[in-house]
Formats: sequence, structure tokens, C-alpha cells
Amino acid sequence: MNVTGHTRRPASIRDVATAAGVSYQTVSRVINGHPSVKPTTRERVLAAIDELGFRRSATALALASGRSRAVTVLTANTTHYGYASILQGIEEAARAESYAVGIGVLESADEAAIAAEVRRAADTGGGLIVIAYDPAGVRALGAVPAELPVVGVVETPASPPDPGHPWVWADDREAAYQATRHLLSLGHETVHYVAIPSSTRRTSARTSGWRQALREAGAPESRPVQGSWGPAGGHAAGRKLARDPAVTAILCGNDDLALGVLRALHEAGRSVPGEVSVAGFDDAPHSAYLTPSLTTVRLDFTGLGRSAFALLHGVLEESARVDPHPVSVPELVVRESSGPPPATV
Amino acid sequence: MNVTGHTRRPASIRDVATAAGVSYQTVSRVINGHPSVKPTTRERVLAAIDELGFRRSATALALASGRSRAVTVLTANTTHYGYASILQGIEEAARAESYAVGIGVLESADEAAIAAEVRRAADTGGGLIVIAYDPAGVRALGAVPAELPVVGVVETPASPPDPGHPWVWADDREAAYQATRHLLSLGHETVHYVAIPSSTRRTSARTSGWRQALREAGAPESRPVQGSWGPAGGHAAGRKLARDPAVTAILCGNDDLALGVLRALHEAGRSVPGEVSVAGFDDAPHSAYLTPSLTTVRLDFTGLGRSAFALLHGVLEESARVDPHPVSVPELVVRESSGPPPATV
DNA sequence: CTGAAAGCGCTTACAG
DNA sequence: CTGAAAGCGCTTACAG
Repeated sequence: MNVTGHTRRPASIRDVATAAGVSYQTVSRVINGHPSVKPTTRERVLAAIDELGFRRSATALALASGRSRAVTVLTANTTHYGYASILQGIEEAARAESYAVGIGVLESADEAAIAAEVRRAADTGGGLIVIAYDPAGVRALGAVPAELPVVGVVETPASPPDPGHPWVWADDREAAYQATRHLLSLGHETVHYVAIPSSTRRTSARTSGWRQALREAGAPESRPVQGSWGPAGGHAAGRKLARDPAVTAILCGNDDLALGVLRALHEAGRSVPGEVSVAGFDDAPHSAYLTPSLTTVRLDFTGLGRSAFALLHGVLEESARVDPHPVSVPELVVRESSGPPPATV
Repeated sequence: MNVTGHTRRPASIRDVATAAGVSYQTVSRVINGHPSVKPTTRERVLAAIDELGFRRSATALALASGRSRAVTVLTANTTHYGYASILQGIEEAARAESYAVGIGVLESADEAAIAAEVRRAADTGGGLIVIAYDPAGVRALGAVPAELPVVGVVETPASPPDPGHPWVWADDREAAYQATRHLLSLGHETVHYVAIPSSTRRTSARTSGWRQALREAGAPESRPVQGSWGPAGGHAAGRKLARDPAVTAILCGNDDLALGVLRALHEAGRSVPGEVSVAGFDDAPHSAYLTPSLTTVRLDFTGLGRSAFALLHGVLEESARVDPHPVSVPELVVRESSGPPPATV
């Protein structure tokens, strides 16, 4: 008991050993669950651990063993719904395995800045999960040295990735395909697309799913309108589209863009879904409560985060190895913002 | 050069020493910026560091020195706008000082679970920042052992806190006061309040600011309606309030609640702001794009996060000590959702 | 200005 | 089943 209230140095393995009357060696065996320890000895040690409030130093463990039970998440953003939800999923799964989770934000897509962030993350020890939905993330994923354990959360790859690439993804392409088909099935001649910034490729997975649906239906293809990530970008894109009376259906790269588009249409006096239908992507928490409520495609981001961690965990511990490419299935959620096109009387 | 491509053990301080022809001691001096090193020696060491790609092991540093340049953020949530923005601010500031940032989520407010999370965070080493806006956070802040450096991000305290309590806060009370005054000044007889869950006290800071404004104006006081954090809670609260024709102005504990209230009013056929005015709290990114766009009070959460880190940094390094109670000033943002009450003809 | 020793709290072989 | 040694990569006094 620390009656004086003085700040005490935390108990070490040796303190426990002394208290239990064994060597610190044996204490190490006990805390590592090593089988060859006499039950009575084990109990004495356990009692001492309990009494002294011993906690094994993660730092010393990491230095001595080289392992570190930590994951750091590299991401360009922590506040957007998709990113934040992936992070949440990772944290949940990591906590369940008592891994520490660190985060590093890729504030710029500048090569040097990216390299610096990757180094910092590597310094932390443990594994890496890189959210590669944008140029910064994609570059960071590419900049990770080969010897580091890393998992990428990526857009749907254009072709099946190398088995050497531990990636997870939601099926963005399928999701965009579904949403576009939904709008076409309502009778729209075609569907316009307001895009999130592509990760780096000319054509993002979402864009290609949209295009595929148009082609299959023989619908006219327009160029995607560029829209950044937030509602402001959607608003700007929506203003352009609102001017064109031929536009009756708009698919947006995420729900925030859709919100901006909705607002722009409102300001232009075009009713939704009476004159124009709008669909989003992600099913963010507010989308169901908008007026009109937003038709969107739900993606299981927290599940994606959990999968990413599970995959990394498998790489780090070679015990519970996991299916290398868990894919979550998107789900179309039809709400008020989509309907048939106006009658062409 | 690692021509074979084999995974190499990273260079240590001794490798650098050998390469530079000095003792590892001297290398330590160079990387710590110790003054008493002959310039030519320093340069040789620096060159070796560069050539070998040496990076000082954070783990070894932590173990040997006891310091750790890390902060872990304990929070009940990572996706809500306010929480996520505080985290973002902390990360920014931490990155600028090359601190590692870890996160731990308080999934339950259960004492044992909280204690476990606090221990895990303590194990990481470094300092702690606890976001104490909710019961889980408040308990976690209380459960941190006295010897650990910790900063709390709290609601406006009822009275000035002890100097021994390193806390930061946005002025919630003032913000609620301002928003309520705004609604009253438009001519509303009184303002109803949909509350976020209080941290633990009977009356949250936001609630008391609202109440104070009503009292000063001699307006009738109603009981706050309880509304959880998300739009669903706002929706439920909004349905109740929509039934009461006397309700003409509603202040909501955050913008998500306001969104739900807006939706409920819409469903009940009550127009905003024609029949009912609504104001929110936080100025979340989507609030400006809603229809009607949302009157709200903007709080500088990222600034709050930066302040929290600065305060902790001061505690940890005793160098750049900081004003213990930086307070960010809320700003009323008037948009479409608030207006005069309907004429009582 | 620079080097040799001891130690941070553990783990990993190696003995017995 | 248990103990004594060496080492992980650094820092902190202590010498010179």
C-alpha cells in the first residue's frame, strides 16, 4: 500500500518476482502463459501481480521481442463518414484483440509529406492499415516499404489483385451499378454522375459501375461532373446540372455530394423527385432524415474496417490467417429522392 | 546499399557509430542536438545516419528515457462531428510536434470497462486526452490515476475548475445563451429545447445557457426534451413537439438532433421557419446545405483539439507551458431555419 | 569534446 | 519445472 500517496514507479517483473519469492524469469513465464510452471508457483506469482498492480510494460515487450500489438491507420481524413466509420471498425476489432491503434493523417498528397508520414507510422512499430480512397492514400500505400506489414483499404480493383497484396474493399463498382440500374428502371433516359475525386486512376470503381449500367441499357453516356468530397462540391456540380433541362437523374459519388446537389436543385426551383431524381452513396446517418430523404447505396464501412484489421492480424500473428479478400456487399436503399421522370407530354 | 533486397534489420545507433568511426555515445549526442560535439564529428555522424537510413527507435527511447512523445485520446465516439473534429485538431497539433496519436474508444459507460480502457491507454505511455462530453468520458476522466498526465475536453464547467485540473472547453453555455436570445429576439414567446444526453450532471452547460436566456427574458420555461445524439433522437423529440401548436421555436443540442426535428416537423406538416423556427448547435458541414438551411452556433472543435494538445504538451514537457484554460468563442450563424413566429391573428 | 558503464523492463535461448 | 546470462536500442550519469 502506498500510504504516503507518493508517485511510485510502477511494479516491474522483478518486483513481482521478489514478492512471490521466485526469479523474474518465472514471472515472465506466468504472464506469457507458458505451460511449464508449477500450479502453486503460478498462483503465488498471480497473487503478487494482483497485489502490486503489475502491468507488463508494452514498451519493454516491444523492444525485447520485436512484436508490438499495435496498428496505425494512415488516412487522408478522419471526419468524413466513410473514413470515420472504417476507423471505427478497425478500432473495435483492434480493441477486441487488445491492440493499440494509432492514427496518422495524410494532410497533403505531396510525395515528401507522404513519405514522412509513412516513416512516422513505421516508427510506431506494429502493422499499418492505409485507407487508399484518394491520391494521398494511394501514394502512401505505395510508399510503404516491403518489409512492413500493411493492409490497404482500397476501391474495387479493376482486376483481381496479386495474392501478395493484402487488400480489402467494399464493392463500389457493384454499388454504383445497382444505383444506376435503379434509376434507369424508373424510366430515366440516362443518369448523370457527380464524382468524388478518383483515387488516382483515370476511372474510379464507382464511375465504371455507373458506366457499365448505362452501356448495358444503351443509355447515352455523359462525362462525370467532378465534385470533391463535401456538400460544397456537390452544390457547385448541382448548379451546372440544374441548368440542363435534359437532366432528370443524378447519381452522386457520396451522400455529402448528393446533399449539395439537392440544395442546388432546390435553389434552381427544380423539384426532387418530381423533376429530377437524386441518389447518393454510403447511407450516411443523416441521409434518411433529409427532405426528401435520400436514395442511396449502403456500404458496410465498419465491417470493412474490421476485415482490414483481421487481415492485418493474420499477417502479424500467422495464427488466425484470414481470407485475403473479404468483400462486403452493398445494399440499395430506396427513399424519397428517386422516382419516375416527369411525363414528357 | 541493400543489393540483395533482403529484409535488413534497421540500422541502430551502433551501426551509425561504426560507420562514422565514433562511439555510439557520440551518435546519441548528435541525434539529441547536444551542443558539445565537434562540428566535423557531427557531420560525419550525420552523413552516416543519412547513408544508413537510420531512424532512432521510439521504443528504445521510451524505455530508456521514460518519455514517449505520444498521446492517446479516449473518447466515446469517433464519428460524430464534434468528436471527430476534436480528434482532428489533436492529431494536427500532435503531428506538428511529431507526437504519435493513439485512440481508445469507450464503448460502454460501465465502470469496469472504463477502467480497462484507461489502463490500456496508460500502457501506451505518454499523455492522455479524454473527451468528457458524455457519461463514459466523464467517468474515464475521473478514473485516470493521478500520476498520469491528462487533459480533459469538457463541457463548460459550472464554476471555474481547480487550477490542478487541466481542462479545455468551448463555451457551450454562452453558445446556447446566444442561440436562445436570437430566437427570442425574433419575437417567439419562448424556446423549447431538445437536449443531448448530459454528461452526468443534472443540468448540462447547454441547458443552463438556454435556461438563463429564458429567465432573463421572463419567458416561460419548459422541460428539455431528451434526444440522444443522432437524428433519430431528434426525430422522436420533434414528433412530440410538433403536436403542440404552442411550440414556435426549438433549440437543439446539436445539428444532428436539429435535422431529425426538421424532418419530424416536415412530416407533421408544420413549415419551417413559417410556423416553427429551429436552431442547432455545432455547425456541422451539412447544416448549411439543408433545406431550410440550419441556423446554428458554430463551435471551433478543431481549435479545441489543438488547445487540448497544447495544454498536454505543456504538462509533458514543461517547456512551452500554456494558458491552462483556453476557451474558444462560439459564433451564431443565422440561416433559413429561424424567423419570426407566425402572426397570431 | 568524447568514451566506457550501467540500466530502462522485458524476452529469448541456454543450462540444470 | 526453474534459474542465470545476454541482449533489444537507446539514455543517463560518470569519467577523462
